Amino acid sequence: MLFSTKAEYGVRLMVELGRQPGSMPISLSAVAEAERLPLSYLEHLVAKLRNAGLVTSTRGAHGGYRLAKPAEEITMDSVVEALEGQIAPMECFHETPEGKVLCSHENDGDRACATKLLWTRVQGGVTKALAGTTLAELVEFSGPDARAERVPVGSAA
Amino acid sequence: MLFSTKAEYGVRLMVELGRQPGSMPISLSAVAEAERLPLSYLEHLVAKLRNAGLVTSTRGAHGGYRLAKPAEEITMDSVVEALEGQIAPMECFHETPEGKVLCSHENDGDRACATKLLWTRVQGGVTKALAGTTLAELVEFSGPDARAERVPVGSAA
DNA sequence: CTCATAACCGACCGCTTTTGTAGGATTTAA
DNA sequence: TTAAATCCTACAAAAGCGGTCGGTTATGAG
Repeated sequence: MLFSTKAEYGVRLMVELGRQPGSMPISLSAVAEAERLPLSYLEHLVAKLRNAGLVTSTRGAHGGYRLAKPAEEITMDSVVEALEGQIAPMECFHETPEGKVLCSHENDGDRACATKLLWTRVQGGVTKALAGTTLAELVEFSGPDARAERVPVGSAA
Repeated sequence: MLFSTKAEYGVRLMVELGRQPGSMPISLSAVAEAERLPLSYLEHLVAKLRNAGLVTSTRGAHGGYRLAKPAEEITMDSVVEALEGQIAPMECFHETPEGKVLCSHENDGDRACATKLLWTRVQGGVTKALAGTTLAELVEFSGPDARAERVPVGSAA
């Protein structure tokens, strides 16, 4: 398996936040119930998303979480990376801040690193797929019917 | 990390076999020494490759392993799949024999599966990268110099 | 003020996978 | 007969995964 349920649950969480039309936060327990996921586990995941600056939280009663940016501006590579750690096909791969891919045993023997060509291509394929998908797309895909542009009940706006 | 060292070691093993110009088998210990990998672990990996029909073995003294097909006809998706198991981005994904992608909790709630769009794209990216790379490419990439088209020493052919 | 709600935090825990090691059995060329 | 190999199974340390639990802090409502 390429990814664990951390990515699965976390993306679902993000989609659930993206489905919310208003600007009021939703509690984790609401998300947990809607997606039938364990609340305590979601707490760990949402912490990663918050540290990555993808969601904001408000504490106390009627608190909860909101997207930190509009869903159109959130690409899934940042979401998955926040949840799973750096996306690399292999342990020896690390991406520099400038986006260059390095292999730790590059040329450590007498020959070129035999596998670098392959992993570079895989890396490119995954990155392209993730970075080319926005949260807004997933929100739209998840349920184009249930969310007309209506304001939440009792909204003063 | 997308893949474990099983894929890394196994691919290196395949490349090493592909580098061999003649048709005589090479022993695992030779591969282990050349790539500085633990022999006993390679035994497990090569067994998977053999079961998948990617390499053939000859037992006894002067035995060893050979590619079952020419390197040009071996695509890396079959190699990686033999080593790591089915390539799917998520636990809930399984590919049918006809190549169709299924998600096990497709529509189990009232809405469409929110993440299927994303994982399908990732799956496509990885598969394309792996299936679009042949072992021959990696062999060429690994050392275009050290293997001119010369027959092995003492070859009767 | 107090109480319920909800974010926040860290420790723990059983399970599976990973990354090997070890020991032996079998086959085969010399 | 012996040495070189594949082959096979069992074992084991370590890490990651999926999840639980208990407690602390912040905050709006009554």
